[in-house]
Amino acid sequence: MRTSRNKTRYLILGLLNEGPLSGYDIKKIVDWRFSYFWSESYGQIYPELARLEAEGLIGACKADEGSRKDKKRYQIKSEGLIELKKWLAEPAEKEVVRIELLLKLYFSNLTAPEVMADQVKEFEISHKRQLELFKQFEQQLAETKQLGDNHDEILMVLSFGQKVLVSYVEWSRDVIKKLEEKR
Amino acid sequence: MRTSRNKTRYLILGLLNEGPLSGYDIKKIVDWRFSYFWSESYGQIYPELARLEAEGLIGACKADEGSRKDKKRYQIKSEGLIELKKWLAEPAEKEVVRIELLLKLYFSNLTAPEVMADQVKEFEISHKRQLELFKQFEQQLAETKQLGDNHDEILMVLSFGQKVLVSYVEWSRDVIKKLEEKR
DNA sequence: CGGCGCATGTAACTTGTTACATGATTCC
DNA sequence: GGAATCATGTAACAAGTTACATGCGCCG
Repeated sequence: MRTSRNKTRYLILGLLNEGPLSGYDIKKIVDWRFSYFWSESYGQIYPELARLEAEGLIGACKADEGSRKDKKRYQIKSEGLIELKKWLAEPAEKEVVRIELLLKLYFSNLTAPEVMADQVKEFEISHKRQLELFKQFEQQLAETKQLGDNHDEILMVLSFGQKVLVSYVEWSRDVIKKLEEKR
Repeated sequence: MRTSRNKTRYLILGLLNEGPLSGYDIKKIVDWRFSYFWSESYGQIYPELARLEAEGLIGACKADEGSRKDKKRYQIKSEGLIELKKWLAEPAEKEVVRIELLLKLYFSNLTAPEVMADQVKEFEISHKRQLELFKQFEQQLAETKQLGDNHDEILMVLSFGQKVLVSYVEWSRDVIKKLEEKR
């Protein structure tokens, strides 16, 4: 019991607390700015938006002028804010990590080292790409630093991404080298 | 299409390739030695063992002498080894990360800094604990280094855990300090 | 007017967790 | 004999992905 789960709710509430957004917008934000620590699919976002609206935690609001009329934007209601704050006070659940690459590497004495090296290279590239995205966001943030509201908190989250992503890339390089020496 | 998934299969095959094991044994190994990059529940392991046996990729074998008679151990068959090797050659899927703590931290301007600091402390403790487990395994490995078969590969996986876990703990300390300064 | 990106949504499915039931064995 | 741990299993549920359907609006 007492398993909170359904974090999509809180992601939505958290983002909506900074301003009105559509489901599409939310997906984009997660993919761009949160990609190194979070992910969502439309199949989660749209139904959750509907549920939150039905529960009265968020409400539909007018589409932006200058944007298409079929775009549905939502804004947070006071009930939603209460729910969000409640979640913030609860302890975070232990995250589940599953890194397939490491599982493969663990058993990879059954394959040629170059096969594994290719996979680690792919891993490196993918995380370098994330690091790029990440730096773009960092820069974007530096340019628009007026929104000091949760500026400090965002910087802490960014420092996590920075540190971990760099670790991933460094580790990849080491391992690729070792695997290539094995050939 | 062509989404491989169902990694539990390969975890089981990989472990069984090093020797016969029961479902219970597998769970233990994952919790102890793989905990920083993998997890499984009994609800995944037992049905998958049954499926693998039905498909003829693994076979039941006699319980260890000196152990309880109701313990079911399995061993890998040549068909299973082929399947395992096939998976190793396929590119690894991009891992999905979801760190609830970071999501909270991102939105935590809505809470008192000490509430958040407590959560980060919990995060730190939990990863320190993992680091401990990890070091135990490392030592255990050093003692029994005769099984040189996939020794190099294991060391690479360990170096990942070492690096990332230390990053997590360092980051936690930084953030806790910053949050405490905010009070 | 065709294609692309924007935008919303859902149904079918897979994956994974939890809670529970059951019973053996060991150790005090 | 009671508690802890070993051990296997499953049913109900929750979570998450994928593939698809649909249509708007802009640009060339």
